[in-house]
Amino acid sequence: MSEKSRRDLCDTYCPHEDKVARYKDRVLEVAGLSELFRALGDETRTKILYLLAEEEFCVCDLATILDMSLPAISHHLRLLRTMRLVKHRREGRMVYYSLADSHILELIRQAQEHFEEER
Amino acid sequence: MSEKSRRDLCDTYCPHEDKVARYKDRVLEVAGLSELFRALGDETRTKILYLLAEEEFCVCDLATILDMSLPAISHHLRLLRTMRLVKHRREGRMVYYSLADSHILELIRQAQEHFEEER
DNA sequence: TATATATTTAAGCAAGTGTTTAATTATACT
DNA sequence: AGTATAATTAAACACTTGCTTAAATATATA
Repeated sequence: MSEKSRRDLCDTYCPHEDKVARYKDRVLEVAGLSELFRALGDETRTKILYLLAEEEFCVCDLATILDMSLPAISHHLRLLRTMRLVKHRREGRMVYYSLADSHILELIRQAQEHFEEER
Repeated sequence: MSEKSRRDLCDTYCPHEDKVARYKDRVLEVAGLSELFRALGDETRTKILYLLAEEEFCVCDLATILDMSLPAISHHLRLLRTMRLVKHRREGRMVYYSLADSHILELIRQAQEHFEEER
């Protein structure tokens, strides 16, 4: 957006120029965080991570538990792998996945807390 | 997916039937959580929540800080409102938004921690 | 080496998401 | 009342996402 049109948004009182200037840089701190949340923003992936927090599973187990096709699960696992949220080890024909670290489980727990207070 | 095709996924070793049966119900616990994460899974919304965690802002302030149009911001605020993540109060022509509760800020903090350890 | 199986990859498609522009609503001021 | 302004809503569009089917890899076994 241009400087011009931005100023046009609110002519009189708003924007509270001091505030605005102060915070323009601050927001950069959270840039990129949403990528992590987006990974969790799919029910299948949340479930996968939740499961992997308990123990390791092969792709086929996950597909069966979540009632989805192998390619679909594999697709999600690839995304989670790219984001380094899960790790995998091969054992013969099968590939076992597990959580890369426990931060994610903490995120899920936190979200659950929020949810429980909603009611 | 049908029972048939599901069984076809892995014929021999997999699925580990006991595991699978045990976890099929467990995953229901996180159903719905992804909705919350999806709300955070957009950079604009994460930024909005991050800002509102500091102090209240009118729609126009947010639009200016985030360099976006009013309708775009309003659109995101509506979603956050529907999810009860933010609350608002009217003061004259302006509407001021603030965080509905602090759980969300905790989520953001947690995510930031995860991010910092990545490097 | 040939066949079977667990997983991954690729291509195509339907559905969802975020933005824009234009029109509408709500409040304030003259 | 009439005009101006902050915010919301609606419609349209481009873009992304997640699934499906089909083909390709990788490992194990006969």
